[in-house]
Amino acid sequence: MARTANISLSELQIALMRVLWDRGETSTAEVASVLADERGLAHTTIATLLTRLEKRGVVVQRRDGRQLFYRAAVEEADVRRSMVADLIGSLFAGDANELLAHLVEEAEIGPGDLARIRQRLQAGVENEK
Amino acid sequence: MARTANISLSELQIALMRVLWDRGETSTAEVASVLADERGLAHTTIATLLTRLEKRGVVVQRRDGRQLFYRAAVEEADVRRSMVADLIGSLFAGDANELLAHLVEEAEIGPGDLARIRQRLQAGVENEK
DNA sequence: TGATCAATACTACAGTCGTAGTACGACAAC
DNA sequence: GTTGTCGTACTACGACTGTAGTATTGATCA
Repeated sequence: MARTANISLSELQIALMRVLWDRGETSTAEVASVLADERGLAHTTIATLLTRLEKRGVVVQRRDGRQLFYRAAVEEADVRRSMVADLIGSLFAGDANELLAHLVEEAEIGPGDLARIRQRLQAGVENEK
Repeated sequence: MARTANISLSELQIALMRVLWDRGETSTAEVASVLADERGLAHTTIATLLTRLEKRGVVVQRRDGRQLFYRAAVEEADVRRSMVADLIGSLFAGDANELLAHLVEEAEIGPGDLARIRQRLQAGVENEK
């Protein structure tokens, strides 16, 4: 059983994590400069967010001199799994098909997309045999 | 353009709303009794949650004597739209197909499900013509 | 007509989040 | 050596959430 449950992150926290996911280990300064560009946040704000995430175990920190470097301790796939599952659980009666139906009804997904994904799926099934 | 944006609710808040979505206008007492059964919350807790949601405009209240009745001011579909869009935006690069791929990869969705939904989709497209 | 019950309103409190200022320590430049 | 500068640590603060107790007020029963 995966013990990696319950990772729910806010939009901003995900943006933070994305920097780490994309770049691997990254210094506070670098994360801060990316986020400062993207959303005009102060350097100290990012530092605060990172230490909070570290306390929560979502990232790990490494010290080098007086600089801190952070690395993601959870993978994006884990967060996706957890958050999608939460959403399906609370808003789609626990049934992923209802989410799929929603996507289709909201025209977020068209016929071509479905065909494509079905082929991919079939290929996967073949591989597993 | 739909002005019904930005409706993000917590799991508990959704559970509250579900009672209202299922039953239509409902007294505080009734909502409370459902939630008390489901999760052992105090009556006053539910009352607090409902007044907060009312202040936020997510539900509307009507007074009858000294009792309050609540009715959902947003539909479940609106909340789904908003929350799914948020999730796709922050965690799936804004691309619904990535969410679909995730669902398939995590085996939440099988080949049969896709076929079914595709047929439904095709029927819908016919209707629109 | 006074006691009790029920329902809401008000208040509280700890935890998290977004946001950032201030303080302090180390290193660089003069 | 004294002075910036850079980087982190600590502190703060308002908003929101989950949680619920207490106070108030209107209705009802004996």
